[in-house]
Amino acid sequence: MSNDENKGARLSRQRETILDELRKVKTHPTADEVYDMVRKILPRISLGTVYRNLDFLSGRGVVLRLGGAGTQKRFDGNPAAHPHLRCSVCGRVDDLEWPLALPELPVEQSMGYSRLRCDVEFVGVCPMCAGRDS
Amino acid sequence: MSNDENKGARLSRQRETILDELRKVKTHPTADEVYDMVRKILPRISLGTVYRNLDFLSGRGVVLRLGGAGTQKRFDGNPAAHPHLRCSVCGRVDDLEWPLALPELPVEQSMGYSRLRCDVEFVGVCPMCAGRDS
DNA sequence: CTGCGTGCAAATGGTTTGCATCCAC
DNA sequence: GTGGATGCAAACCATTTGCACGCAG
Repeated sequence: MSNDENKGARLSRQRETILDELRKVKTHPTADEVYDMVRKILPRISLGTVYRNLDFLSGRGVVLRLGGAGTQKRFDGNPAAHPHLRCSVCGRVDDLEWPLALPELPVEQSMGYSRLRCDVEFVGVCPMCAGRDS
Repeated sequence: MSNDENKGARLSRQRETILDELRKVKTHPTADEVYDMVRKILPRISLGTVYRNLDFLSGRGVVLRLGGAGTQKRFDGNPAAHPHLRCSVCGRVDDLEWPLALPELPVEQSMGYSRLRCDVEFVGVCPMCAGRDS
């Protein structure tokens, strides 16, 4: 949070709190879940600010923005690429607690794409949701 | 398109055309791109119908709905799980033309999740976009 | 005939943005 | 003091949905 890339960037209380709270949890909250978490500390923060900061932070690689199958994006305080487990019923996302090596792509097979990173997501039904039906 | 799961499902001209067109292209169009493609054949089709049918088809596993990093979902006429390449600049999605084996997850490591499938997406900058800047 | 599918348009829901004010530096 | 950051609310855009009619089986 304090290298060359950050010229002109200020550390507001909002930005700091958002990052703190995001790093504190092991879940992968959506923007409005982050909003709820942070609002307990800064009640006057706005949802727009949360979005702006999550955008700022993920843009700098400080946090991870998870695309994936769901409708809302989710955020991860751990910026290192790692595989996730997503529940297709309730939408929750867990970290995979198993050191699965991310697939490596030889340059010759990258079809001209550059600066590649790899997203791996396992989609299924979480234990809680499996208990309720099927 | 004609097994037990399809009880009560009708094959309207719209549904048939959407599936045909989607299978015809190697791109991975968004819903409104599909709409444009199909509209050339059925000018009176509505965007809502396109969404409803893409939903129907992906729900039955006939086509693939790609979540991933972008804001819009994309659709793939090939329903088999396979890795994709996504351009983070223009959003296009290509098939990886290289037989990369999808990561296998031992049941003991699935953290209680069931019916798992694996999505792999490489995100980077496509040749066209790389030519324009950076 | 029956009821699934469609066209149309309005509604929804997540995310972004314009603007005046605020505050970190 | 100055420009980046915020709060608020309106705007945006992808997607979904209610309803009356149409057509596949």
